[in-house]
Amino acid sequence: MPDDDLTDILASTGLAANGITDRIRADILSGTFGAGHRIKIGELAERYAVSAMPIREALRTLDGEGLLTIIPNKGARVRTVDAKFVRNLYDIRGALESLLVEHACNNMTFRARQQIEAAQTRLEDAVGRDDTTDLLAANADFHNVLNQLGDNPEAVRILRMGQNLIASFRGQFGFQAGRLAGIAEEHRALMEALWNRDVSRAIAISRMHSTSARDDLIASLKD
Amino acid sequence: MPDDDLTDILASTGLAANGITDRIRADILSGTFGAGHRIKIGELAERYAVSAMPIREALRTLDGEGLLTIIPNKGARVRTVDAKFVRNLYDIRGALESLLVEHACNNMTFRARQQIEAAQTRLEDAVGRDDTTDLLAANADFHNVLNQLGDNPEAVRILRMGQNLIASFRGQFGFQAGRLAGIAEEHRALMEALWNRDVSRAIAISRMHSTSARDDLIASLKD
DNA sequence: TGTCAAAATATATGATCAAATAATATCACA
DNA sequence: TGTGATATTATTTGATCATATATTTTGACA
Repeated sequence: MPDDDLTDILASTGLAANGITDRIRADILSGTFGAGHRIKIGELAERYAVSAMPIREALRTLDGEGLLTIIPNKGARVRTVDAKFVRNLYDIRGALESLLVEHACNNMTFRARQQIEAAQTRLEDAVGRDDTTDLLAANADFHNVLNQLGDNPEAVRILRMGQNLIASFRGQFGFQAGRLAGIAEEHRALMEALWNRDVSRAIAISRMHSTSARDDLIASLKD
Repeated sequence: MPDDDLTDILASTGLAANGITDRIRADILSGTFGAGHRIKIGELAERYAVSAMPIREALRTLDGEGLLTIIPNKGARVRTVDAKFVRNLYDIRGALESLLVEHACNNMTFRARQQIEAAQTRLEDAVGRDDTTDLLAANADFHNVLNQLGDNPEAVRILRMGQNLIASFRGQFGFQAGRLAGIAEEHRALMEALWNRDVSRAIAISRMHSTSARDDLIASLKD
């Protein structure tokens, strides 16, 4: 059953999620452990009422995501999570997504077009109802189709790592007023470029889309 | 002592190396464990004569590098390592490096320029002597200066992960005839664009540089 | 003989303990 | 009182065992 495979893969990247990893990530992002804070396995084990082993694994995952730095024989320290950090993540995301969009534009299929249009319909519906949850789901679908079409699973994997962080941020800070409609609009423009196979325009819009998202989150961050 | 910090950080990213991680990576890349091969912790523990614990950690690191996929409660499988995989890695690298070059071009300093020129001198000297080892070192210095100037440590971290793999490949396959001189030439062109603060040209050359490296390695791979 | 269920086996994951390493405190000596 | 060496403590890392989960095998029944 392909759905199970997908679930497995998501789990392995930490997207579907190991409970402990998510809780530590949330605690870091909420500021419970401030910047540079020394993380002790023992402490966390007690805090979350599990043994040291799952904590170790979780720390390694978060090290992979860049949220903390593990120094051998010394332990882990929380990385500074600020506007600069968010900006960096989004710049990476923009670079990789535009790479994928380039390939997607050249390899567009009828089926993919249908899926993208369906996702966009649901997205615009969610905008109308101001339903953030549905919007995020539809938005994820929209981009997932493009990412798959980008034909670079390694890039998708990296994107997903960053997505964990960004999603966590969004959960805390939400969107600026009017941003939801902006997302829908930018998607429309991107779709038009894709259907016309206008690669350079698609890339440009993709970058712009990413930049807008970045600036919106940074603005929310500062409130 | 800042040097120690650097060593620590490299170690944490797996660059300086946990011995076991490197050995498993090398064994995967050399084809000892073929594509899709099911990796069993017990087997590896016996093979490398260590307990299961270091193996677990190593597998998680390699999962982060994308060399294998850990599926919860099921184990790890080796990812298919072929020309397509290499191409994907280089495309990611190209996208991220051009991002960094863009910032580097705008934030170029006198000191950085000196360092880049020094690295290039050593690189060209190595080309003259056909000394691959020295060339790789000088090349690393050249790009490291640019990457640092790119002002996006998260992107640099991702680049380094991919670099582990690519370096391992290079160790096995080396370069095509004439490639060394090509590297020097491309660096020269990139430097010129940087000194002129010609951002779009610097980006274009950076991409081209990455593409050349990619095609060279893929060509070597097929021999 | 084929298919399903259940037992047996293999494997990964979690818990606990031991060893190695780093951080800290204590004490001797100038 | 300050400084350096030594001892003590804290913490990570590695090893071993227990448990949970997945895979395979076996056997019963159609």
